[in-house]
Amino acid sequence: MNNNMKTKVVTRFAPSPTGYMHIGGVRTALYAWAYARKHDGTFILRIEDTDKEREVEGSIDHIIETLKWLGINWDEGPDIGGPNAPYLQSERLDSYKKYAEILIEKGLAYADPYTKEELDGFRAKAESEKRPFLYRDHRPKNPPKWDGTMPLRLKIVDVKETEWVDEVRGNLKAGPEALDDFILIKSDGYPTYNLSHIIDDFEMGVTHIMRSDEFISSTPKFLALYDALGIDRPKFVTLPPIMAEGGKKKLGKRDGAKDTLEYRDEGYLPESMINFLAYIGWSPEDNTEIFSPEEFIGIFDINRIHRSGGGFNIDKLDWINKEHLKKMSYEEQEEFILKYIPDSLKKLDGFSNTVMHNITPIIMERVVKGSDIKDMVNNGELTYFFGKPVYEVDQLFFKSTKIKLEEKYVVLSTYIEKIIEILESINDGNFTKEKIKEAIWPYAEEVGRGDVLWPMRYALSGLDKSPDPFVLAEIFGKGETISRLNTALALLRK
RNA sequence: GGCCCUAUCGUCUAACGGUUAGGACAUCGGCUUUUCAAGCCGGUAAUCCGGGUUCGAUUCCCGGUAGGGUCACCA
Repeated sequence: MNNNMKTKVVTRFAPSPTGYMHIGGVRTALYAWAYARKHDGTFILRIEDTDKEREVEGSIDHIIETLKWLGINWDEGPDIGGPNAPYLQSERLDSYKKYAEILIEKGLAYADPYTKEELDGFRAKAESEKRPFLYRDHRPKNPPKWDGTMPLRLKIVDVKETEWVDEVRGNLKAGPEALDDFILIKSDGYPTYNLSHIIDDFEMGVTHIMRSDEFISSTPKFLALYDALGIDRPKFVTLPPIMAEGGKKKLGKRDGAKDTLEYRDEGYLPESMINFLAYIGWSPEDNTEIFSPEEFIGIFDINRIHRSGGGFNIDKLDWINKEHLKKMSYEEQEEFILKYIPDSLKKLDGFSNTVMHNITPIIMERVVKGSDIKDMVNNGELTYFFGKPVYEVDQLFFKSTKIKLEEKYVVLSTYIEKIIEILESINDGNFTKEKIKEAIWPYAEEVGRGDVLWPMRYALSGLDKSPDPFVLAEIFGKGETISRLNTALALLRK
């Protein structure tokens, strides 16, 4: 059954296919994955599809896509199989039934004869009396033989306070109210989570269960089932909750938690997401802020998982993403940018790999995520690199203070003529931003920096904000730079 | 309401009884400066409250308060 060596770590991520994955689920998967990887263990992806009502078509693929994007890989799972297949709970019903029969034989499980209405009545009564609802208060004296059409419940024989050890929270306890005759198998024949996850974890040899803290309350029930089945319990690793941004509520789909893939679509890097999520609920010993997934595996430690919850903060994610973008190689950065440049831009005559190469640093210093590049494209902040800018003549005077209105065209023409003259005097081989600045600067100082640099900026970019005009001039080269200045000049003379 | 968990700057966090309570993000100010960014330097800012234990509590204990979770034929 389970021949794993005791020292071999086995963890799992076991989502239910009820839609997309929000970052809370990702964080759980991340810790389980990192722990297995760190200890050369096994990481299993298991799908808990025992609620056919809530199941959402396509969820499994979506979950797999999300994990793959993040680089969280598994050793056993529904798509790749493995020694403990199948990995869909809906295909493991025989297994659950087998253990259910054992419990019935032991006298530890019985059929629940009540209708839903009767149960609701009990529940409403308990609530109105401000007591917790406990099924065992209504335990039938002579339950019918279980025929599979009624729910099967575990019989709690020893109602007592429960104590256990959690790898993160330490010693935990719960009062007897936490123990109740919960449902093992539903009337539709599918097991509840309570039964199925315990059987699966046992059969798959799972050594550490990572899950968030909403399960603390039901742990006494799980423990009662482990005992009833006579199987060893794994280690429990309770993760702190992730709170929704700005609020104090636990992050959840109901409150609009985003699909993790939306972050991909907005242009965040998977390693940024991992870095960011790792830091909500855990921190490294030396307070390193930026780390790669591989580095995370190296420094991850269950002992440093927090007890208290943390909130989602988009500013921090932006910063982390920026840091990861900076760490990429030049080639990777170009590739990253190219993904967000639309075809319409790539078709322009001036588009070339050389230009892309040259403007990469300009783009990268202005961007924290991929969608910022899209915004730059939409704002026209990149178009002029690949095609001629479109001018509005009055824009050339932007922020020009010294020139008198009635003579502005004449004066500006003089400035631009002079700029062209200076640029002409620079050798082709020396047409660098440093040399250009060196050549133009004295003149700019003489007549006023703004009055020289603004028209130059505008002539080159067609925009009132752009990178340094000297940088632009170098990128365009001497010929194109002078050509653009001449175009602006012709406009002024009209 | 019962039971359970949690509690350090606005946010993410560090400090395994002794620190001027540290870092990061955000924010504010300055530098740079030809715009937008980027960059650099600096500032503001926290131990929830009350008891106890101790020579000494952010740290340990108790109580309160606040927040979270749970009390499903959901996981």
